[in-house]
This record gives sequence, C-alpha cells and structure tokens, in this order.
Amino acid sequence: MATASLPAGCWPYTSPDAPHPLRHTAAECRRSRMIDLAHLRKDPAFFSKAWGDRGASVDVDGLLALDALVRELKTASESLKAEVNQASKSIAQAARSGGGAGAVDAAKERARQLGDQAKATDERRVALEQTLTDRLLLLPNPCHPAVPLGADSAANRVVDTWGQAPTFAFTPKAHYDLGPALGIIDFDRAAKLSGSGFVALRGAGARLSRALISWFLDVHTGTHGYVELAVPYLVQSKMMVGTGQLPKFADQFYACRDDDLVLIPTAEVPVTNLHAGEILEAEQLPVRYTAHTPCFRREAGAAGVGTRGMTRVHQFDKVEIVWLTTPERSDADLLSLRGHAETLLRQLGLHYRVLELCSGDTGFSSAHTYDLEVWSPGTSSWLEVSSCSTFGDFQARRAGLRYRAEKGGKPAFLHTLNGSALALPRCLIALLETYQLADGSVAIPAVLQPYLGGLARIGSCA
RNA sequence: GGAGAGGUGGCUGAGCGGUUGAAGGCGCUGGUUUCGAAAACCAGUUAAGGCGAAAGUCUUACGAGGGUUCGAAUCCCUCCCUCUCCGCCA
Repeated sequence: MATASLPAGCWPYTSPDAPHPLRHTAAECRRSRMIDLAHLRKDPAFFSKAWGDRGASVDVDGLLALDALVRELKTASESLKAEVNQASKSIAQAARSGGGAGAVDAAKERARQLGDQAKATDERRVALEQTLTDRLLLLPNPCHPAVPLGADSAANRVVDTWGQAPTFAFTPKAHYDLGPALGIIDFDRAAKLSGSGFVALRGAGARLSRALISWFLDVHTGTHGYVELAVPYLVQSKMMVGTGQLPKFADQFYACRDDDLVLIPTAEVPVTNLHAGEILEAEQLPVRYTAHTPCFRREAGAAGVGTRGMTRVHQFDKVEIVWLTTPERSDADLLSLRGHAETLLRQLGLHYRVLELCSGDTGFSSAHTYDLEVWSPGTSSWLEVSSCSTFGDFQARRAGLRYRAEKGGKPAFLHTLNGSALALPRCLIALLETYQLADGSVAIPAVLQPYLGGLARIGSCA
C-alpha cells in the first residue's frame, strides 16, 4: 500500500500500534474472501473478459500462478505438520509406557526439526497468500450479464422516464439562489464552520430535511416492510473492506487520527456489515433494513465540476435500503428495491429518469446498478438521487455473509443489494426548484405537509 | 481512565500440558416404539481450507495475535470485547 501520498488524517490512520485492516487475521483468512478463487481457476477467461469490460486490465495468469504456489506450499506444510503430530503422539506413548529416555529425546529432536521445516514453509505461504489477497481485493466485481457494455457514462441506458419537466411562467431559480433568499440554506456560514463543501439548513429548510427523512423511513417501514435501524456512524476500517470501499478508495473518506475508525460514506457500510461473519437461516431471508445516517465523503478530485450549491457536499443525510437475500431471487429483488426508491419520487411528484449503468460506469463492488436521476429545473440538469445495486456475492464474500439454504446444509454466500431511498440534498434541490412560485416562495407537496405541521408553503424566514 | 471477574460448539456448561474438535445437559436431525403424538430408547448433529472422480484423508480453529514446548482450550506476553465497582460525562 502506498500510504505516503494520502492526505493526513485519511485512512490508513497514523497510529503506529494499530492493526492494519488489510493484514487479515488467521480467522479472517480462513473465510473465503473476494472473488471465488475456485471459479477463477476453472474459468479464467470469464474473469479476464469481465474485468476487461470494466476497463481493468488484470494479470490473470499471474494470479493463477501465485495461487498455485500458495497451494503447493500449503500442501507441503500441512503434510509436515501431520508428521509432527504423529511424532508427538508417539512421544506421548513412549513416555507413558516408560520407554528409554534416550529414545524419547531422539524422537523429540526429530519432531523439532520437522516442526521447524513446517514453520518455515508456512511462513512463506502466509507471505505469498497475503500478496495474493492484497491483489484480489483490488479487483472489481464482474458485471451481471444484463449490464450493457460500454466504457463510460455515455453508454448508460435510459430505461424509464417518469413525469415531465415542470414549466414556469417565469425564469426558475436554482436552489443556491432560492435557498439563501428564503433564509433556509446557508452556504457561507457553513463554509465558515467547516470550509467549502458543507451546507447548513435553517428554519423550514432544516425542518423540510427532517420531514423527508421521517417520511422516507415511514414509507419503507410502513408500506414496504423494512426494519428500521439506527447504526454507528463510525466503523472499523475492515468493515469498509467488507463492502468494497477499501482498499481501493482510501482517499475518499474521513478517518480518525488515533483510532481505527472511519466516518461512514454511506449507511451501506454499517447496515450491510451488521450480520458480517454470521450464517443466517434461509427462512430469515430476505433481511431488509432501512436506516437514516449522515454520510461523509471527501470527494477528492471532484471539486469544481458541477458542484455549485449542495449537489456535492462532504456531509449529507441519506436514507438507505438494504437487502440480504438469496442468489435465486436477487435479480427480482433489485427491481423491487428500485421500485421502493421510485415510489418516493413519484409521491413527491418529481420528474425523474432511470439509468441502467454500463459496464464501464458500474461501481467497483456492484454487479448491476440502476441510477435514479431527478430533474433540476433551476439548472436544467439531472441529479443522481439514488443508486440501486445488486452486488451478487461480492460483498458477502468480503464480509463473510452466509446463509444455509436448507437445514443441515452447507453454508453459502448470500447476495446483497442496496439503494439510496433517497439522498437528501438533491431531493431538497429538486423540491425547491420544482415547486418554486413566482414570488420566490416554495409549495410543499401534500405528502410532506403532515410532517411540517401542516405547512403548505415556505415563504421567506429571514 | 482505575480496580476486579470473565470470554469454550446453536444454547448451557465441564476441562486448566498429551486419542479433548472438545464431557454432561438442552436444542436440532434421523430411526425404533405408537392409530397418531408425547415420553422413552438408539444414532447423528461446528466451520474453513488442501489433496482426491468419489469414498475419504490431512491441516487449521476453544475472543484475537504472538511466545514457551516434541505437544497448549490448558502455561507466558500483548491486544480486543463483555460484566461489576470507582471516576468522569450527555
């Protein structure tokens, strides 16, 4: 890992005594991680193509050679260990039956030598296996066969569009003009507190944000049947390995200086990892959770491009929905999950479209992603308010999420899915811009009014 | 943060240097019995990985990591977590 180039305070954090999140413990190595190595051995061409479709060039032969060497050393050290164990048993017997001290000492010496050999062999194996693991953890999830091929966002496919762009008898304003004028969004004072890329909400703006969070959660728990969670916003960095943010995207989130804790970039991290290392029973599935959390993102390298206002901020609120499900139904579940996110936009009366991301634009951990983009009348652009993905067994492997298909059966990796439903700032943007009136006030959609004490219109609250 | 007590299989709970991957109990699975059920009895019941077509076999795991030893659940060190008391605090 090249750590020198990372900004201070960023993962890996600076405490010298801390465990390195990528130095897996023996217990963690015992679990299968990352991609399915057995599958890679059997069908390297599949992976070559899959990674190629994503624009990643991978030395598959090198991986296979390394894997073969690791297994060779493993076999060797294990048979040496077996000999040591045999020898130890006969020493015990000899000692018990009062055999000659000389014979026992000779046997001990032989066992010691075998033990040293086994240890040396195994140390080599551990080092090579760690190298292999480090490389495998950087490889993206192969895309689902349904994903359209393409190099970048230009190849994404618009699969649905709902509603129509609102029309105005006046020139609609952007949220970064509307909000401050109404006294409900304060960029300047947020920058004073935390620098650029932060936003403060005030009065009806703050309450509108809270109303959206409450309403989203109520719809998911009440209508869609999710279980609500309230989870930690700081997690150990190995959880970020579980969901795939680490090791590759270490520069994209905030870390603590003295503790192995990072601020979550999305609720996906704590919620998906909630059952990490567990074996669930088939009848428990699908597990469906929803959670509201703030999300913290450094957005390194994103400054300046279409980031005016609060379309891209370092801290924002989001309601997330997460499924742990079976491989048989995960494809269908992705559509259900996407539907749950879409429902919210429809009930808010916001014009939006659905994108099916192409192979080159699909996120590192995802196998298949739909983005929901809401229309921003003030800037005449589409804003991503949700990303709905199935990860196949990719995260399940990394996080150790398994289930038992039938009683007494072998545990197998389950499938994980998640989606934003929805991300707050861009919903606020779309609401303010879509429902703005000629006098600069903003109407409130009917579904939200009960959450705002009956407020139907936000006027100036300067 | 300080002091003490602990962390063993799905659960409970023994073991405190050598057939202990782990007694006993509970639960679970299959069988016997029964018209059926309960009870009783018998048998089985952790996971990961290597080799193997399979049967099987070997390795590893008693919170985690390291050490002592021919051999560690058992002894030593470090760390983590839980509980109790004290301190502090929303």
